[in-house]
Amino acid sequence: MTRQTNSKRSRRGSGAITLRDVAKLAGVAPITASRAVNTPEQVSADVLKKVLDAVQRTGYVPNRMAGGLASSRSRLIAAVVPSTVMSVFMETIESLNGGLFDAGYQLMLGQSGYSSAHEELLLEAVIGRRPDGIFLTGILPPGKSRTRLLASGIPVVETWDLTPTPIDMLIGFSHSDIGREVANFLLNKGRKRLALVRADDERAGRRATAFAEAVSLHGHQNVFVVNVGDSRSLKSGREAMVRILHDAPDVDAIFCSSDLLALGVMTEARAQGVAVPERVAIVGFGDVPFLSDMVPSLSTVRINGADIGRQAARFLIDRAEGRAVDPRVVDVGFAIIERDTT
Amino acid sequence: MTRQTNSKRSRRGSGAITLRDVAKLAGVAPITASRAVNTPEQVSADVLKKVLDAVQRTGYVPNRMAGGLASSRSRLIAAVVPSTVMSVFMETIESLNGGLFDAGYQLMLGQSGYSSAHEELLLEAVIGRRPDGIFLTGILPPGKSRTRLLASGIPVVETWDLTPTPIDMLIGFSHSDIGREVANFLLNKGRKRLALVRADDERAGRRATAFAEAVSLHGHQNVFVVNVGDSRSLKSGREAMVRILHDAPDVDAIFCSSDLLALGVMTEARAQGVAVPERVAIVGFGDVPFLSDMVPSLSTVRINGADIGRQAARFLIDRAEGRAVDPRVVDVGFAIIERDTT
DNA sequence: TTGAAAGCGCTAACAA
DNA sequence: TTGTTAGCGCTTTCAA
Repeated sequence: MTRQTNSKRSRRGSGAITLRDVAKLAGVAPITASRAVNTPEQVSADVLKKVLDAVQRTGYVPNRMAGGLASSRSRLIAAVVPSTVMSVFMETIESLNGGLFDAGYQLMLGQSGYSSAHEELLLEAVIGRRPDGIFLTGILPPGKSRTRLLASGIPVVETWDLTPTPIDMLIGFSHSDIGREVANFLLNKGRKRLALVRADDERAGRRATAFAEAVSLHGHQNVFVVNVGDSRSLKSGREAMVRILHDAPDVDAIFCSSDLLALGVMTEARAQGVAVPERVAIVGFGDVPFLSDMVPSLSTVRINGADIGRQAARFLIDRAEGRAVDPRVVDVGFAIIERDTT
Repeated sequence: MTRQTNSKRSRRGSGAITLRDVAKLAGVAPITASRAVNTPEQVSADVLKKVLDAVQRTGYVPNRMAGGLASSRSRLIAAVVPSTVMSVFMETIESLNGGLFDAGYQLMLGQSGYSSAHEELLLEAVIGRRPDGIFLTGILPPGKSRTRLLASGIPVVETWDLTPTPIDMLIGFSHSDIGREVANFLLNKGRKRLALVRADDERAGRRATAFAEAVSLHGHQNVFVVNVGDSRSLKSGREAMVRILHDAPDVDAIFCSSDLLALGVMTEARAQGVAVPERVAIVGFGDVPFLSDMVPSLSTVRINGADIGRQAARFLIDRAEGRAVDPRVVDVGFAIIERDTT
């Protein structure tokens, strides 16, 4: 390989191989080299060969920042998740990322879930990259961030929830429906005294409300609620179960706002010799894969997270490439998976 | 707000507010507006106020693609992980991302772990973005990808392993040491017949080899090995335990290549009435948070993933800002956490 | 099918 | 402290 020391080169630039270098080597104009690389069908076989050859020889990798700037298309999609560790959302992110990659897009990952000041900064940072689309976990409440997003004109898909007022596109399911149906499911099994273990999270709150409503509609005693705050750990589940056993020992069914909390409840039940499901039935939320193989296996609410990611990728890519998306709202539903704990 | 219909504007561009617009509104030159936004200390109080005011009024968000192109600094860090779902690496990614965000950098996430052809494509896509640094999970074996990375000149930090030949920076620990020390730990507890349940993964392989060596060094019977292949699920752990109980019923200690596999082994043990730790001791790997609160709680090898992420962020940022990193190799070590299962 | 010119939105370099 | 100029590396637009 010949090393070209272009003495005219200024101190700017990264020094990497550019399309110019490739074009020069191939003996064509830069724009022709660009076409050969991006839209080979627009170029003669001869030119194509020469350019591809030059690409090989130089190890040229197109600079997507430059391309994005020139074309106003970054081929970047931003995803915002509240957390990544042990999170039900990662299944969605994984399938989203897969779909994007196959179509030549890349994923930027931002973590919200701290303060709202942080969220604003995050969104500003995201918009600064001029992504071709934004994936949001949850729906964005009215506020500065929402206004900014709207103003940016970037396609947005909100997920994991439903709302009559989406920013743009929406792929989710009804948390109220889940709360109601889980309550009915438990009541139909003859359970009389229901409890709820929930994290301090707005969506869990809506499931809880609908759950309580369904119970009172059946004329049953009030739901015993344990709010574990921000801590979604297994330990919180155990502590919640201690409270239930102490304060409401007649409880015979518990709906938890996450599978991990449910596992904690199960763990404490076993530790205290409380039979599951005989004395207490337990239902989780999220369908973390491995809980189906525990003994007893956990009944839970399954959300098809991979499907959400797949559809979100399709929506975002369609919009990025100028195609309309219709309908822009999809309810992916949910399923109550009955296993041993009920 | 007045809408400016600039009739001279061509059909190019995104139509968004640019630094020019802000500068014009503030009555200064674009570069001055740039300084006010990026290096406010270089600008008079009066100018600063006018520019910031104009930014507020217009809702200007700097275009980082343009900035990155002009300055050859993308403020983007790419991270490559094999998988995101239920993965021990996410703790690292989360702390990496946190550290980067606070310093004004953003994270691009790529998933390897498919074919090596996929990995090459991924790396090419990553390099195309001209990130200021690349975070790799694991070490990159010699090959086309490694050569490319080296040629790109982008700072790289490899993690979760040690090697005498890192690409650039390295933050990890010794898998051989872990295998050896876990074996010694178990042997010192009086265990005689050791087994290993492992996924088909090169690092797990090195732990396994060292484990077996330590055992034979003590003159004990060969280690009974179950390779669960690519499936790291709880179910595989259960199946592995079925095999052990059937083929090597005298096994009294099992080292698993992940906590989830260990949980599967525990689950099957309980299902079959095998006392843990009385008849069989179990050690996991990774220290997934919730397993410390299970009954029995799992003994495991703890890796401080958050620390790896934090240090990686520091390394990468230092290099991105032109500071040297020395030493470039850090061994973060590990800890054997003894809990109920041993 | 190929190319010349212009510019995407920003910042480095130099000058005042 | 502020501004002018000239790019960064690519693609759009228009012309041949």
